[in-house]
Amino acid sequence: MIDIKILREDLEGIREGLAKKKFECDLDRLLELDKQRREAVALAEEKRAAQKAANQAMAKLPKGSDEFQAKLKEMKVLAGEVKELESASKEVNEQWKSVLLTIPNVPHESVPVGKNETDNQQIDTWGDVDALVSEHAVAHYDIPWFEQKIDFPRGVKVTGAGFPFYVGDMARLVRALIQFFLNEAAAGGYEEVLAPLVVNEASATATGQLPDKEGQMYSDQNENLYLIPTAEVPVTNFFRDEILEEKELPVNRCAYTPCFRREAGSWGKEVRGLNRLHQFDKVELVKWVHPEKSYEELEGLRKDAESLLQKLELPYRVLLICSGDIGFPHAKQYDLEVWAGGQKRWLEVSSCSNFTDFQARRANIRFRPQGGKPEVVHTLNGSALAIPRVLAAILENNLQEDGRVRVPKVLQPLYGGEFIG
RNA sequence: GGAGGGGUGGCAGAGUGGCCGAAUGCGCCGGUCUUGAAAACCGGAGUGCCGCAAGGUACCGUGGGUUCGAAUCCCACCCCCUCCGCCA
Repeated sequence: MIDIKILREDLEGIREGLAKKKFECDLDRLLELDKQRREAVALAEEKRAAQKAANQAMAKLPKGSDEFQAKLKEMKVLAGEVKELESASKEVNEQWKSVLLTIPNVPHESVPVGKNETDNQQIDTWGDVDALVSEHAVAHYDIPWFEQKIDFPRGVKVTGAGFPFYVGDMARLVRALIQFFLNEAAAGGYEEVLAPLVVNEASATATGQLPDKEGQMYSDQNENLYLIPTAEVPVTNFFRDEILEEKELPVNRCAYTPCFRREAGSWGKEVRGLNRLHQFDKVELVKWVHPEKSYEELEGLRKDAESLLQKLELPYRVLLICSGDIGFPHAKQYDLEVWAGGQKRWLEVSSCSNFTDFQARRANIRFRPQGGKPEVVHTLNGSALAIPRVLAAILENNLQEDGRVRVPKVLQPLYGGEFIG
């Protein structure tokens, strides 16, 4: 959530920043509630202080004395007033908090203003797309043996659409990708964690999935738990309600997890094959950093993700996401899109973002500056990488005339072979 | 799942209705002493909210309730431990 103190001081600045995003939010109502809240708190605390003082005087009177009895009558009235003022203060505080949770993060000044994804800026490319043009290139889902190795019909039978089985050497290739990504992350200084795949409401609220995006997550209504849409949720929440030492920062971690997304209402032709699934595997990088370093760290994070595509020899482009396409909790976001030569499309395989203090404030993750008061940290995360679309690109870009697919060199030792198909 | 026990400050651990934001010990920070260190002694130290400040207020697992007054009594929930059952 945003810093209410900054909002009080610079309403128009925040309003301007948020206007660039596509989310609806009512700053005037928030500010009005903030004012009401402060008044209500002051009133309740004043009355409460009077009650406490009177109570202390009363404790010294002999119980059952006339004086005590008279005082008691007075105190009952005061107690009623305190109760009333406190419940009023509590109520307005809850309203204030719930509105505050609907205010998105303010985009960084370097984020281009735009309406939607067509306004995203391509800031870099790597690799030669034209070199991959060949007549026999096909979409991965049109490779003749595709369904033998990535079995969608069986997935439909067992679960539903978007939950394929990976079979045989394809399962092994997926495992090789996971292993490769984790090895690279570890070499880059990210400590590996194996995280819960199910989280509670507080965790989902802290990272910004709730209260607004229930449609994205599978949930267990009985237990009030959610299947994670990304490792970002459990991993970021690792330090929820904790205070880190300044010298510990930055903390860098990586996690492999399956990810579960309902993708309600977004099923269509663009999403055949591996392009969009309800369950997919991903390695995620997460950083907790000093506020002054977060934009610098974002560049490093992006480079770490990019290096994976380079090592896999997959051409990609880097997009700086515009204000209209950027997510609710994000201050700045880069997407990496890999070239899929069969579909002749760019596929998003990574999103690297700086959330500044937005998630950390919701999650109450702080650090203690040298001898000072705790301050909110900044959090970042980036996919490194989402596996099905990387796999799609490998299948399409590396398809040979003989119908087999060449496995990228760096994966061969982990995969245990040179070809698949 | 059944039966019992328990959740108090960084940790350990007192506290069963007002004198408790909370004893004591350990650990931590600063100082005295010392050539230096240890020991000893002295002092300090939680987090949030309201307030320009002085200060006020909240927080003893969480949320309700009883009471003039709750860490302390009542209810619900969460979590941990022990035993039994079941299971990888």
